[in-house]
Amino acid sequence: MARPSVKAERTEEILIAFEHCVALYGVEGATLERLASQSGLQRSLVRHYMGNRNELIIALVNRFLTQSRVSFSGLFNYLEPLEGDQALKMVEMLFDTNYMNTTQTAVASALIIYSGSHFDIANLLRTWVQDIENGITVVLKKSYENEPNDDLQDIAAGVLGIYFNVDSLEVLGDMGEFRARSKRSAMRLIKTLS
Amino acid sequence: MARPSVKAERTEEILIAFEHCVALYGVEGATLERLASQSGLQRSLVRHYMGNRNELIIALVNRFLTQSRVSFSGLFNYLEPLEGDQALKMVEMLFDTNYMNTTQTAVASALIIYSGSHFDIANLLRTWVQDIENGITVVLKKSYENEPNDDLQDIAAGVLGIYFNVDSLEVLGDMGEFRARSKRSAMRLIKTLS
DNA sequence: GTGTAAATTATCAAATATGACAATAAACGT
DNA sequence: ACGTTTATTGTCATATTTGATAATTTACAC
Repeated sequence: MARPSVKAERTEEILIAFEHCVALYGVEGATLERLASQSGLQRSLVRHYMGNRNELIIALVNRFLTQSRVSFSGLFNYLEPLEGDQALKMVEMLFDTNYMNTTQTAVASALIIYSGSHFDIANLLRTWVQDIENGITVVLKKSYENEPNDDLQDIAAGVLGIYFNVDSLEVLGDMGEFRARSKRSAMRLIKTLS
Repeated sequence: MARPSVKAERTEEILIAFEHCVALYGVEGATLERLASQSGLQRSLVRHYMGNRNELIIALVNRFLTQSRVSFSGLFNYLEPLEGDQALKMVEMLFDTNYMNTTQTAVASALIIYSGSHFDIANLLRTWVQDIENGITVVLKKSYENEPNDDLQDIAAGVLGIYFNVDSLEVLGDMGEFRARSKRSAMRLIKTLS
């Protein structure tokens, strides 16, 4: 009936570009101008599709959360049918296959800082962390079902911490050694269960 | 000979206020206006004492690095003469006595993001991390001098990761449980040495 | 080709951020 | 009281950022 809509593609383009900006400059440093030049689209277009700056941020948060959840449940589903020690396999996946890419990780860090002045987002991220923690606990439970739940949860928090940390430090560059050490530490932590 | 200088005090005030701004809004979001209102000083005064925005940021980085180093070497020096397991005591200190305060931690996170577009700062922070990692390794070495160095370094990376992570997530609020679990995980990790 | 809905471009005003520097006020020694 | 140095305030121009909306162009159906 009329010109075909490219809303879906544009939305995607814009959000991807915005992710890059947020990753590089933080939420408050990701100006619409930078977004425009990053995406190659005019600022007016960004506004047309995404609304004002605040709506854009909300869209980014939702995108990040759903993407991350999809990504993690993908990991958990992949592990599900595996035989052998799923927990160790999980660590392999997390630390070796740069599971979250660098921009995703940087976005997470930027959003966490942003949470300091936006409590609604802080709540979203807190449950996001808890969900991942629970997911890890479930995986551990499968491999070590005789261990007390408290111990499994402790170790889940530890593995998650080691993993999050090394990923967020990745931007400093030259983190190969530290990543390897972090991985071995996570492994060692899990092996305290068997 | 003339009006007494308050440069030292003002500089301190300004940097403290700037820390708060950076912690809340990130480096790029910490505008001179916000700094002015946060510190109660006029923007002209900030410029008078600290120069332009870039010099201010450099001053903040230096302040953060020296403060953090002082703080950590203070910890290590405190542990030095102790009898008993210094490593476990160290974990106690790190996780219980909110060792770095929340703004310091948030500043660290903000600077790490900032590193993504400022490689000189990235280098500074990378050696900063390495120094802390090495410090932890030394403490571990004292308690477990028979263990191979590689294992000690691995565990140092793990403990550091767990600690950094929980501190940077503190801003999300309501992290008591997660902190406790993180601490127990760090403890458990160290106990794999004995 | 004409209508139509969507994409794209073009502008405008307002708010905010920064840099630079002039002008004034205050505290001290003499 | 006076000169000197520093603190403090005031002001201006400029650049950046954002919000809002009008004007134009494009692609499709008929």
